[in-house]
Amino acid sequence: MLEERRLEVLRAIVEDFVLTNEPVGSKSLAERHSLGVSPATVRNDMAALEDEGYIAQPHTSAGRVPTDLGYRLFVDRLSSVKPLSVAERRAIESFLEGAVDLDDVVRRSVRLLAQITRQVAVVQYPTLSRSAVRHVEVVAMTPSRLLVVLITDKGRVEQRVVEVPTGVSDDDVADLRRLLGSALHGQRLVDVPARLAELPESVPPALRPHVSALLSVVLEVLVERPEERVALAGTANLTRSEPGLDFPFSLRPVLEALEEQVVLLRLLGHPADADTVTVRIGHENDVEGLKTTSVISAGYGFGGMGVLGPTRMDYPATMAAVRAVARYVGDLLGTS
Amino acid sequence: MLEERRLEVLRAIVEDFVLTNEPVGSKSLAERHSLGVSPATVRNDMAALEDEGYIAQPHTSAGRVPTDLGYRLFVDRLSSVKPLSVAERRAIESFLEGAVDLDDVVRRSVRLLAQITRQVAVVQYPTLSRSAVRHVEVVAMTPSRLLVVLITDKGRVEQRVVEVPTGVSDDDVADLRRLLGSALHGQRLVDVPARLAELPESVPPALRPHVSALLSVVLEVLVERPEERVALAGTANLTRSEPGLDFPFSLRPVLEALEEQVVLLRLLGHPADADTVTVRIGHENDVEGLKTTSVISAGYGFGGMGVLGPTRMDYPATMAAVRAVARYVGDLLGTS
DNA sequence: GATTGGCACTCATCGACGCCGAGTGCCAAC
DNA sequence: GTTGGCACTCGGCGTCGATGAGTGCCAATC
Repeated sequence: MLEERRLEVLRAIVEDFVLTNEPVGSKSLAERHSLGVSPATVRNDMAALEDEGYIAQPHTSAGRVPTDLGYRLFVDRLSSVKPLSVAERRAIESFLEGAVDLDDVVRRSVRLLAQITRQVAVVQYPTLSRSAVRHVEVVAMTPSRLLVVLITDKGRVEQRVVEVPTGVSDDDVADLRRLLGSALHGQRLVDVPARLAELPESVPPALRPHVSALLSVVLEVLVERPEERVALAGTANLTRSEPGLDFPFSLRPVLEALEEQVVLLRLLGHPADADTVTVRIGHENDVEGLKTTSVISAGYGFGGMGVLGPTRMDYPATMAAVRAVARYVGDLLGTS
Repeated sequence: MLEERRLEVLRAIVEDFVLTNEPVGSKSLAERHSLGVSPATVRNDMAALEDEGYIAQPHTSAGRVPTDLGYRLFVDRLSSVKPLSVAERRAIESFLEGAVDLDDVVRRSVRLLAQITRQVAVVQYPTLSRSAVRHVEVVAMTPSRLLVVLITDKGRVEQRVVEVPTGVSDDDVADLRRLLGSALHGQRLVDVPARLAELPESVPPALRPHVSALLSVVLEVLVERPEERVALAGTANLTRSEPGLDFPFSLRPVLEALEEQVVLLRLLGHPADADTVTVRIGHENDVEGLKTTSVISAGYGFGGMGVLGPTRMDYPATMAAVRAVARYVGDLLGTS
């Protein structure tokens, strides 16, 4: 009885605070939510919750505010992911179905996510590792510079210029193309390094130096430095001023963090599958400068996506949105 | 004598205001700059300058602040572009020379520009129109979906998926590839539409539908919707707090404007050559939401780049930086 | 033991008031 | 055309007190 109502009080505090952005007091709380007890009782519960670290007061004689720990408990035990409204679902579909392109899907997704959550959205471009090689192209830019282009079955294109030690003729290029093509075509990218390792032996000696130069680049592009990219949208939402301004206190570090691709990738983590929505709240975030923000992310099968906002956010709704978009994009790319 | 000193006063006002971010008064002005006249005289000049619209006072009994018009006069007649220091010049070189990639050059340029100007930087990815086709690739993803890849001599790669009405065999694909390749190879992109127009007639009837589908896509990609992209960096600089905070007044609209690729492209205009540095001050900017910002831009031969900041910025230094980076990047890409 | 009403206390917010000083405009004198 | 003098304006800042939401504690009640 006691334990149960305390949690109920916590939930009420979180909900009210998210709604109003003002410290919530015992009296208004007892009124707005039908807890069936008096403000005094609520005060006792609040004192206990504060002792346990779930809530805090900005200063004496102010209402309570959830701590990171409080939000954590809230998302873990007190909330369920809200299903999206039909309208929202339809919006997602219509927004994404016009995409012409892999990049376009990503760009539309970020914007969509930023728009429906009204937060900053981050979407990772599909990683290569799960796709298969559809085609390899080698083009001579100059006699000593070759452009290697890899096309994957998802339609992603990766390119890189390679300097080769000595000049190559057009025939050499054709040979190289055929060689790489037959070795790699249809291979899943994770398997590519193995295939490449056994390649040089079967190569005419004249081409060996070129092949090994190309190989090292291909390996670098695909494996060692899989230049992951992310798309970002909705930074203007950081300034959303609402009832009380959100976090004008320290926009600076947040913007700075968002400029770093590496940081963004770290934010998304390496999310396994879709359907697993990860929530990282405030200090749980190990990125300096984002200690006052929460990140909600999910995988879509070929990468991650998520949103970032103040710790004070509508977790159930945001989680629902992220999950829905991730699923939808995952399906879109999975069946293409 | 009269006219001349008035301009000198304006220059002093602009310089002081940019430095301190505080309205500048007659007394401190007469002290800090050796104008050789008394504060009272300066006041007379200021009254005249105010009548002419070059300066304004935020409220009675405050110092004067340059208006957009004042800055305009300053840039046009009162300032000369500061040469960069050797250290800065070296920084530019060392920062850019490690670039491995066309995209990498662009990404490094934006960051560099944002860093040395301490403003928001925008760099347009090189446009296609001046480059020539190095290679055309057609790959069948499924029997009814073809991926068209265009590689330009600058190493830029553009791709697009095309739905074709009926299935195509591998042989068809090879034919298409050869056909497009021979028609387009070496052509400058501006000339491509003309070449494509005369293509269908020389094509075996069986392939006609496919060819025309491909053509419409190629045209779209290259000409009608030359999907221009831009890179952005330094948004955190908008929050630079300095002596007095810069423009916390309305970060919102600025961030919103920066989210729109289209707006960014419009900002850069279609700058002719490098060396022409364009300055657009405050209301001269026709983008709503950026009426309180200035944009300094220059072309680098394959697109534009520039920085955006509060109207109160160090114009000579910023112009120098933009010009220097634009030149350097232009050279880099021009000779590659 | 949990709940409740009562009560004294704290403290941030807000408006009023007044002082200070930077800056101005004007004018008469040089 | 320039200068010094002078009265005036007005934003910024600190003080003060009233207000009120919210708290913690305690004794009474269920």
